[in-house]
Amino acid sequence: MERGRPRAFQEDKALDAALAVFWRNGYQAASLAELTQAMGISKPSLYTAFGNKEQLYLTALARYREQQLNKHADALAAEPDLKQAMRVFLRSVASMLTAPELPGGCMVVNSAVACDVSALPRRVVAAIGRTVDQSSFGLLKNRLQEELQYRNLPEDTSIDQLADYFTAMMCGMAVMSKLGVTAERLFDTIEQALCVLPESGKK
Amino acid sequence: MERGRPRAFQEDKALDAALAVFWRNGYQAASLAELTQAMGISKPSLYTAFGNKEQLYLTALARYREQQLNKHADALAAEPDLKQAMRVFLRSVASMLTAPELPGGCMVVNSAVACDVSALPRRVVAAIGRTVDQSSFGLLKNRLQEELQYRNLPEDTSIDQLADYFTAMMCGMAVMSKLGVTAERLFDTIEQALCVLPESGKK
DNA sequence: GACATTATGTACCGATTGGTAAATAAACTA
DNA sequence: TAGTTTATTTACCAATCGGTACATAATGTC
Repeated sequence: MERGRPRAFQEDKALDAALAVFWRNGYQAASLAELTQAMGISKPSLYTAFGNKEQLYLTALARYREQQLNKHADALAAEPDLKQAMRVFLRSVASMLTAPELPGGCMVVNSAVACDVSALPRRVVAAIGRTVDQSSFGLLKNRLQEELQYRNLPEDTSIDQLADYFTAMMCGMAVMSKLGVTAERLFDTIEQALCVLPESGKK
Repeated sequence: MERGRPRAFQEDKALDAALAVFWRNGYQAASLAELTQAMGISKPSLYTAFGNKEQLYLTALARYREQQLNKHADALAAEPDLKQAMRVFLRSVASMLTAPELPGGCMVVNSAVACDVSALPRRVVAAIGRTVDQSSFGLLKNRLQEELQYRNLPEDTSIDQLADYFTAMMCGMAVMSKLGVTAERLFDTIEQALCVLPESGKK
């Protein structure tokens, strides 16, 4: 089947290592030296297997979405009650942000804020925007829209406004976690944030 | 008075230019080449006048605090009603974050999230932490404490929790502004955030 | 065995990083 | 005028940046 000399490393293991570096440092500050060292491969191996730094980042971001962000989306979808769903969702995020075995904060936020957007490759900027919309703003908007239709939210509720609010909350927690705030404090912050939602007992 | 050859540039003008570069790019991504070009001076001039990159950053951060963050603090202090005070404070911040003539976002957030904290000079990390505490968390905590003493907040209100909540809100807006969210949307987000506070009519 | 194909290690590329040595220029004081 | 002090210009430093040329090694096919 496979022609030529086989890979001496496992691609997904190496990708996980690259993901950790990008997650911790963002796009720019992640150097090829740090990447290759973490991945345990040489630069030529990296380029034959993953293209270049930009493509490696995009691949790592996709993996981040699959194995991290989707987890939170699943938690949201699994809970029928809106307020409780938002609670599990935000707690899932907060736990990731502060998990000691993870690089810290949110990979998307870390990358987006790191530097002038004009200093990042166009595709990287586009992928970051798409991820925010897909895994936070758009995701919440869909759920809130459903709840509105089922009359679980006041009629005059602005869905966009509420989705913006919770997206901002998540971004804020991502920054706070980078500043050393603990999971417990983030959990308290979440309870405060949930005050804007009506109580579970309908309407 | 002044001994030796006089400066051929205005220090505060150059510092403002440096501030803009650090504000837009954070600490690491701001290169000496971009800094010197924006400041209109040569590298040796920069070093004789400001020390090195680290000291220049610390000086620029102090200026950022003086001419930007203190403005918001003044707006907060000038308003007697808590909810209205928080409103003008957050709006003042949101306006800065999205002002087209400014570099975009918050200098502190941009720097803090940019990369692994261990990649930044110790003093830079310390100064960032101090600024957050002084211009957001600590500032809000003091005001909220006062309001609690004057019985303008429920007795069982957790001041720390509320200060964390609004600090997270601000950090979140800083990220959102970097993602291209407009001032109007941030203003709507602020109104949502203010829901956690009791109405002006006492207690 | 020879050949085509793919991966790896070594060694390198030009460009950029933060920072500086040395010479010169402009002000003051003596 | 001479000497001191500080600023500027030019040129440079070692280290690192992202990326690659080239030779070699390991596989499958013929």
